[in-house]
Amino acid sequence: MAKKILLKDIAEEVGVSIALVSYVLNNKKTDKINPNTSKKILETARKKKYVPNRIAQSLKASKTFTIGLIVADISNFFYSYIARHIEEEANRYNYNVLYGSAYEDPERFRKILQVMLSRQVDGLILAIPDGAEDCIPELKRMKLPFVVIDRQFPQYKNYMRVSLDNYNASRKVMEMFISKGACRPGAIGLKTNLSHLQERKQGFTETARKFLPANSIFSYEVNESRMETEMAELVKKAVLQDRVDALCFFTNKIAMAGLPHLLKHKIKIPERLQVICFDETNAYNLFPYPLVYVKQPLEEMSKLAVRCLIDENQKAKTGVYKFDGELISL
Amino acid sequence: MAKKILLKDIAEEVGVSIALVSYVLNNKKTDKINPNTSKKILETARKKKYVPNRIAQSLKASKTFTIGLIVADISNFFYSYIARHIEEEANRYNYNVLYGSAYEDPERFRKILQVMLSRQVDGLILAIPDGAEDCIPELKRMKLPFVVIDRQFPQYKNYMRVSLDNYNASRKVMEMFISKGACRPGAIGLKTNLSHLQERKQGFTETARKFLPANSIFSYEVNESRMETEMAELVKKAVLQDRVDALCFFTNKIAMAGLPHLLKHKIKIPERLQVICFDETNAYNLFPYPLVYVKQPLEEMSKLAVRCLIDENQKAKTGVYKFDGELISL
DNA sequence: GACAAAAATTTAATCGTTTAAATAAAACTA
DNA sequence: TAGTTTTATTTAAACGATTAAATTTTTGTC
Repeated sequence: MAKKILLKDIAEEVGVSIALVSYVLNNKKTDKINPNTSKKILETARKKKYVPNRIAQSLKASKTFTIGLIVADISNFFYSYIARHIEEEANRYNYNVLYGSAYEDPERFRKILQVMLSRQVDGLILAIPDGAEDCIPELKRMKLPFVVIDRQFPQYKNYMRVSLDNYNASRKVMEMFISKGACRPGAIGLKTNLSHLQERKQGFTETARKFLPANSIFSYEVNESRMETEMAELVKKAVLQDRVDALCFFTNKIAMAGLPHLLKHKIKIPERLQVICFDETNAYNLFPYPLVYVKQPLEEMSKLAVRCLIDENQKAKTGVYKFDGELISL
Repeated sequence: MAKKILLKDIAEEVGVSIALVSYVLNNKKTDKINPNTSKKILETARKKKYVPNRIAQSLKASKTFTIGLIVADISNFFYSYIARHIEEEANRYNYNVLYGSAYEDPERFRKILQVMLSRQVDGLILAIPDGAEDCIPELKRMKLPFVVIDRQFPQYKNYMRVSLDNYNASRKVMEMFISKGACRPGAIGLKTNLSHLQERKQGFTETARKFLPANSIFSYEVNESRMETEMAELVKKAVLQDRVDALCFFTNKIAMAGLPHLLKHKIKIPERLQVICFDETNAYNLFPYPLVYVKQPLEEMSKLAVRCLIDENQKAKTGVYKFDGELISL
């Protein structure tokens, strides 16, 4: 590293104190500074390409202008899209984003969280994995602002969260299935305790029960870690054995794993099988049959999450936001 | 924010100096510290959940253990996948990743770069947009370690870069087209000066010329910003008007925009049209026809980029790495 | 029990800023 | 021309850690 230009260097060159340089560059005390001195300082700073050391500033101010973002997996479209909008909104407030992927591993999550705390982030946006939810009371005790996205943990109250209204979204899914004549609807979810996925399942099943007998409603679950291998069997069971005539994939990852098998079995969509997927991705455009998907307003949700941390007006509010999913037909 | 625990707090509780607490917690001078004192300090630190302030450490050490990553767009699968592996590898060395998206805008890129410099990142991994390449000599002058990924700028020498061997990858694409009987091959690229895309075009065209007359080789270009709208026309022109019998999409984004139009026109693939796309994505699995794609070894490339910045052994080397693309048939 | 050596701990400077308070210089007042 | 204001600038402490050097305490030796 070449020597960096410090306030000291500018001060020496101009022949004034470091403090004065700082005042000028920060536009403080402007009324009491000799315009000539001011001009000289400004010029020298530009000439030497002075870049303030944010680390020193952060230490002094006890504020880093950094938001920590922990997602499950940044290479998952769902989270990378969120990350994009979080960064955009954060930038608007001159904040930056430090990010980490926990891969649904609570231990990893805790470790990343610890690192973010040690780096003095001003706030956190978290997709908490199953088993790491005890960070919620802990963070509250520390009074560090945080927002939980995507997920929620009903055992804890009074924490900020931004998520889809999952129950209602699933209800809409089922209602569309029914309205188009489904008699044996099914859904594929994840083996997990995460309540947002439980809610999707509940909304789906409970709505179905209003219209159909219990033995013609189907529900399947795959292991997050063995999705690729289990999916082949599961789709076969659902479509060929249980003969479901409507199938919902509860996450985009499940959809991406499941849809190819529908292709393989040459299932006619939507005549033989209606399909609805959660989450939006342009990958669906490569699928040769009409798909329906649940669009989450990710951009708004992401931006709101950032504002919950940064914006004083927003902060004041209660901080529990549920967004409506929208069914989009391709 | 609740009051944070500092070394001072531990020192006061145990009744020793701050320095001693620091020595103990950092395992320095271990041989000269009273084991009893040491134990007391360690216990108190744990009891009070002391978390060292990395900002203060960074200031003192002039080292932040942070890598800055600037990509075009984190929500583009190509970059989010890279980001994932960069983060993983960085974590292995106890580094964290500060990231930014420049959206191919040189101004935005410069601004983000400036912020990263002010945040004293220890190194940078950059996908530099067309028009911002003058950062290369500048960063070299500053002697801040940086690695350029994906792209390259032949007008500059002696900077670290990790990328695909684009010329060769395109050559392979064309050779496969030819070997399968293509007579009128075409490719869709981007209107850009970025040399890695120029190389893809060159490799493609120059290889084609060895086998075919110039008037049966086709090349198209879309505007990055108007891809969706232009693509409809372009595909129609290529496939229906120019009647190409082999089509290469030079980036995954172009492929994602172009493939749906092939579906729309019910083009028979590969009988009527062979298709090869750059980059890997599981979205291709939703496409009902056999696709071939150029797989870049993104994981290795990402990890190497990180090691170029961090690893002393790696650093010593020349720092120009070209990776081979691999044709994968789905 | 005096002195040296070894062990244990503390002092104080430092990293690069910010900023309240002190001071110096210039301008005004009577 | 001394005193007061106003303007301009500097001093010094602080942020929270690290660490070389200094100091104190303990132990060992003859």
